[in-house]
Amino acid sequence: MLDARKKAILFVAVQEYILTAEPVSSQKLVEKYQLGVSSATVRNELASLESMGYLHQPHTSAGRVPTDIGYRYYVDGISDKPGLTNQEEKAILRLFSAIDIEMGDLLRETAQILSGITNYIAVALAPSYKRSTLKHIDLVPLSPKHVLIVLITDKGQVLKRTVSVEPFGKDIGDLERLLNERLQGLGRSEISSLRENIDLPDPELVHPARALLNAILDIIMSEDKERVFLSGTTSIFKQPEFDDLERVQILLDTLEHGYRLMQWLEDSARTQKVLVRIGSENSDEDIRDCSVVASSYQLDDESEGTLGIIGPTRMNYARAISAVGFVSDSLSKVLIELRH
Amino acid sequence: MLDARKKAILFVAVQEYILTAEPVSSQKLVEKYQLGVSSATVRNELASLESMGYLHQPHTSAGRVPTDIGYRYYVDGISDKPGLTNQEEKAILRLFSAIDIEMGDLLRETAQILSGITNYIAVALAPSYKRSTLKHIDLVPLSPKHVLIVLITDKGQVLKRTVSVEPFGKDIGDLERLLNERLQGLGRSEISSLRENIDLPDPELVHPARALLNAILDIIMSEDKERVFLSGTTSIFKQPEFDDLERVQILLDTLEHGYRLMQWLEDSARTQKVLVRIGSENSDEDIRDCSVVASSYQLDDESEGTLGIIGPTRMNYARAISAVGFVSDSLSKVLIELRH
DNA sequence: ATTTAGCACTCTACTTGATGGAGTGCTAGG
DNA sequence: CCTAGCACTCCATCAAGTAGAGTGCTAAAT
Repeated sequence: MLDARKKAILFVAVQEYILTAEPVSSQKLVEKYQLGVSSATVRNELASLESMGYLHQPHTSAGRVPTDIGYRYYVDGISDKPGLTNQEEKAILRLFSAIDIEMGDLLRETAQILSGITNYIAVALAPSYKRSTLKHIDLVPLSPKHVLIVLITDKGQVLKRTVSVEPFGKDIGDLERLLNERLQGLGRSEISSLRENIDLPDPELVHPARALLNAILDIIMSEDKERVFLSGTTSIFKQPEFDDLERVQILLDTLEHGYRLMQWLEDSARTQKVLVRIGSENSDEDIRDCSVVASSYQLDDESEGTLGIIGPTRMNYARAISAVGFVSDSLSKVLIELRH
Repeated sequence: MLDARKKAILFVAVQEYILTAEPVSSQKLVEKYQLGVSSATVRNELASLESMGYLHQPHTSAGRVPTDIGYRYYVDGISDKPGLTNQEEKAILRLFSAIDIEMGDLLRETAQILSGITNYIAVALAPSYKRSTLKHIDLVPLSPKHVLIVLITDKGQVLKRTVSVEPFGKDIGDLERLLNERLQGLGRSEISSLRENIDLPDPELVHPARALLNAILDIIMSEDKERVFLSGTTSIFKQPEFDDLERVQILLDTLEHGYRLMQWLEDSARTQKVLVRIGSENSDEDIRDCSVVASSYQLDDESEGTLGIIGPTRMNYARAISAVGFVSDSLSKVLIELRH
């Protein structure tokens, strides 16, 4: 592989570029970091590193810029370095302690925290709720014809929707009690199978009960759409590489749709603690010049979600990795505490 | 005032500038619009309009650009012009019919619709909830130590928060029933005054009841913060006048805080159907080069909210006014239908 | 009295060419 | 194997020049 000096030079070169966003020259390196050799030697090494594919030269008389491979080497070498100060970690914890713990709000704010400390775009994905079960149903009449359905699941989500129903004689409280009795603890598929053959004591309730059951099922099924929480899409412009408006526009449009994003992250974060994908390592065209740092968090024993950030390949990886890891851990802790 | 020809020329000049975002020349006007006079005549008129303050010339050999006064004159003249096609209106209605009618979601999506059709930043403000009353309280135990409180108000909002409580012997259902009994139909101030001197049948309930009551009050009081819904902050970059990143950054930062925004809009929209504030007509420094189009919508007999858009002074006013008006009406209709 | 053709004038945006400097690669000597 | 030195390359910047867009004004036309 690389000898010690090449490695050291590559490291400081990447570090310097991450700091300044300017191609780094041999001179700058020797005067800023104590390399113990002259700029000429560094030049030779840089040329060598370039031929190995770690660096790239925009033009003949310019400094060097890391390639994706160069970043990769750098990232693999710094995975243990602390990127956050103690104070920052404390501040994050403080933020977490102030959040409400309802699932949606929690993730929304988590994404905000993450984008706030990194200045990159942050994403939080709720776990797949396919296996969650109904904990409580609430029917609130808003008008003679409208009922607000509030569903609470064992994972702590609150799902709600207003539906219009035909007025019926009985008290809606009866229906609420009945539905709670029958549906509590059931998952998607079970509710689905109940839909047609629910037996009711009172024939007058059959019609409205069925209507509500359909609505409830619909709420549970459609709720996968609300799994993506984005934040920091406006602060991303602080990064110099995103001065090209059109490029950013494309990126943001892609993100807003969110579908692919879920894949980018979910495929990734399963395996390792914090996963880093640099530039062309991403399978998706639209983020070939971005890096993704992702991690999964634990919701409970059986299910996990994903969160991460998206930024330029010239990213402060040490900080980004620490931030994602720490936020992910903190989130897991909050969630675990909630269920104990 | 202005004679017929000046008026016509000013109108097409503004129109052309809105379309192209380029200073308009006398030639362009005569060849594009049938003015029936030569470019020289138009030039004279333009010079005259400039001296009256309706137009402005960036430099001697450039075309003309409308001033805020020019825009104002234009806007006052087109207030009846239809800015949306029938198809677009139908599309909007379709979108509305698909939205869930819970207040928060409704406003979030309304803002999205508005920014989607105008490509400007859209804002929706929920009505002040100061006078809303509690309709229903839901206590859902998530763990032995955590309770999810869900509040539903007569205006159809769903407020929720998780709180930790000391475990206590009694069934939480009792407490829920009790709180519902005592608090239903009460407003902020009444609940507040109940806080200390609530009398309970069971002394064992006093402690947890008081804790929950405090939490409930806190939820109701803090919920003013959640009144601002922003959308379209990323699509604003499609407008050529926002190519200056720094300026946009400032604008967005201001908007994210949202406080002032509420004033900008709320002061405005009370009086007229759709209110337009152009550039320097805005009292706030930070949006001196933006225009605001706002309207209020009806929640019920006693309260109303506000929605609107913020864009460059070079705005498609006809379209913007129509869009804001139509969306506002649609929203009011949905809300009224909900309560009948 | 108003409109218009014609023209000189102004200002900008763009191109071109020249210059300085940053940074490299290479060579020869330590 | 390292390094001092130097020639070379390429970029960024600036000045000067040019083309063109658009105006304002004047004098003729209606």
